[in-house]
Amino acid sequence: MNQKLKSQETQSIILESAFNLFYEKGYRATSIEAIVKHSGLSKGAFYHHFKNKKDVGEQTINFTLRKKIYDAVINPLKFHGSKPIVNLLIDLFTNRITNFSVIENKLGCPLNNLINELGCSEETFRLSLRKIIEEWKTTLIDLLEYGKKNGEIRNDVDTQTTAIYIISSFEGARGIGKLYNNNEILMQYLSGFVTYVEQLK
Amino acid sequence: MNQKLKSQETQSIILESAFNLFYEKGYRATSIEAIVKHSGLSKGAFYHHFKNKKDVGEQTINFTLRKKIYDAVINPLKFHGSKPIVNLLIDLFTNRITNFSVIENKLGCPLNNLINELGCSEETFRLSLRKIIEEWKTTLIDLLEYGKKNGEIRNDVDTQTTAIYIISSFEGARGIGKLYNNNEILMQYLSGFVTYVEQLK
DNA sequence: ACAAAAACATACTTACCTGAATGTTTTTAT
DNA sequence: ATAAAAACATTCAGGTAAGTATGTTTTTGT
Repeated sequence: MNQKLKSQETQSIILESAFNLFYEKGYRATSIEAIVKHSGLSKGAFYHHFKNKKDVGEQTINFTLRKKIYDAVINPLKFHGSKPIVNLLIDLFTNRITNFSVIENKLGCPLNNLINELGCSEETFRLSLRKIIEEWKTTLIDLLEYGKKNGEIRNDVDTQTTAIYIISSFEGARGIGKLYNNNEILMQYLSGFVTYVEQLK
Repeated sequence: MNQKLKSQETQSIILESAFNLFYEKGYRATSIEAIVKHSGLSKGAFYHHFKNKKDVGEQTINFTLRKKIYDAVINPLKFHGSKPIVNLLIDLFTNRITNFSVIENKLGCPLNNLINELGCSEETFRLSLRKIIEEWKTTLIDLLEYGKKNGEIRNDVDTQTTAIYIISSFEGARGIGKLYNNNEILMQYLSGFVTYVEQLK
């Protein structure tokens, strides 16, 4: 097998393992030992491809996590068709909230988890995570501005504060939702969200 | 000095130290060693008053944290005077958001932090934290119901989903706010919050 | 075919943390 | 005053985790 390809493949395996373990247990509670075991590799392999734990943490955020957030809540808002944007928002959020597995309910949002665990300690983590939030925020603002020009959104709506309010409530709900064994909180959040965006029209 | 009083005093010192360290570093990243050093006590003293780390964690949540949340956002909504309740909410949240210190901005909300760190792992922590959220939620619902009866709140407002949406967005914002060195995000959140509760009227 | 380099594996060092064991001081009850 | 109990202190064992050292296997270029 091509060496470069194999190297990239191994790195991907490690990053995916690391992401899953960080998601399940948190960054600090995950040991390198656990990552290499989960990857089916050895410590030597790990330290060949990554400098240290912080390195794998950064790359997990900048690649694995970032891609997942893009796929889930950024790209669907970027390349939107002719659907009215309020409906687009409601459909996207409804789909996400109602399709979370029991485990995803319990574990919350990987982005929010890392923000809360690492947002106030490691500077590099903070900046990487902030970048993802900024990209999400910008996408939402663009969408809302588009809606205003299109006449779908009231003209007095402040797109910046609305974007932040949408993101905050979503991430907050996924945090609170962890405390429950069922999705009742997330459904209540969703209901509140729908009411909120409906009145942007 | 009275023995019982001294015992209680020592426990309070340990709980306060533990709370501050859990708030600054998180539960797992805080060692017993750090707690006893911060308290100016010894390990023996610690293990005389507490069974283990989990024990001090539970008591920190059930007493120290719970009291702080009550003082900050529950009691002010429980014993309200004649002030219109929408104004009461706006004033309370404005006061909290604008009065956070730089450190509080950076560290986020202690309740939200613990929820995100421990909400999906330890069962007893989960239930203790959930209880606080439930108490906050119930207080908000009572207030909103009172407002509906009083004619201050629209009759078609669902108080349950509104309460969850208020709590979620607040906690979410305090999480996202950690990523920034200033309070710009929190101010944007506040602006969004004011718009949101204004339209409950 | 073979030397060099990349990929991977194993064993070890160092550091830290929990919790227990054991010892000392202070308070209380009689 | 004194014995018992509570409060507090010190030390250590057992365990875990990060990162390193050193070795082996696989791939690549010539």
